[in-house]
Amino acid sequence: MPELPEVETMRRGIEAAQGAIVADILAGTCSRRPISIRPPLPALRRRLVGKQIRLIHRLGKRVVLSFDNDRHLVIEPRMTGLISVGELPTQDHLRLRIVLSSSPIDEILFWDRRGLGVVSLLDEPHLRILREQKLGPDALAITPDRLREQLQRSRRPIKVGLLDQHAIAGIGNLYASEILHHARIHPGTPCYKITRRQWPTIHSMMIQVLSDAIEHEGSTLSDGTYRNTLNNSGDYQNHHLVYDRQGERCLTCQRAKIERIVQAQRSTFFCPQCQSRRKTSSVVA
DNA sequence: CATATGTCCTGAGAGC
DNA sequence: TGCTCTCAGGACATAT
Repeated sequence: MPELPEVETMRRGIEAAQGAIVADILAGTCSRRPISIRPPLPALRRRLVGKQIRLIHRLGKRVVLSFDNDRHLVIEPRMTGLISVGELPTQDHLRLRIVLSSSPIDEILFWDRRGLGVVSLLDEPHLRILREQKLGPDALAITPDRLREQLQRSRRPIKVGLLDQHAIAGIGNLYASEILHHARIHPGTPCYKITRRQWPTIHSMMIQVLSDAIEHEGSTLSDGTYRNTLNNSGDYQNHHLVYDRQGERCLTCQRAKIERIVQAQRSTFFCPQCQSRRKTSSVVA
């Protein structure tokens, strides 16, 4: 679930640890099969204990801690992973502890209920490959023209295209539906049929939705899994216009009911009236 | 090359 | 009430 806004909220929650020294790295208390840690814990500890965190940044849906030995710890929450500085949703499922010194934050915790998350230490060339080859431009940094160039030749539906991290990094299932509703574009529209006028609309709605969601510290869905680093819920779920609202009245047109369809094995939500296939898009005021 | 599908995982909720 | 079943979707491996 964590997408760009949730991951950015996690990053901001540990940003104050820039400059800190790693005192130790410990396994969590979770008794289940550990999450994927590369290299395994003893080697990770040898490489990072005593090193300084120079920069805490974000690559798409990943948080990256960059150290003074040119190594980069990439934290991928995937479905249910969380970065915390203390309180946890439950005591179970704590997967990794990074103990710090010379820092206002005592430790950075990685908690992951389903254990699909991945933590990996990359050297400079591998980080470069991740940034420049595996991931497209960040959704908050991409230009409108580049967004169009990345997707305009694809035959896939626009909703599926927006989820392709090779094309554009950071958008996940929830925000793809919200962005297309704000842009008033039907999620099933093939990318190559999106018009010249529609691409800048998608771009500006994308920036608006993601920025608003960051201000609200992300979306905590009904399962309550997502939390910020202080174990507080996000607030953007209260601003969703379509996600998980199937059968409910559209908040934009006040008339049609929100529909749910499945695209690429994932739920998509949209308003059949506001996001009609036929109508040329016009921006929600 | 582009696109589609299967897989990993846990726990909430549905249905009986 | 308690059991079984389905589903949620991140990224990647494999298939077409």
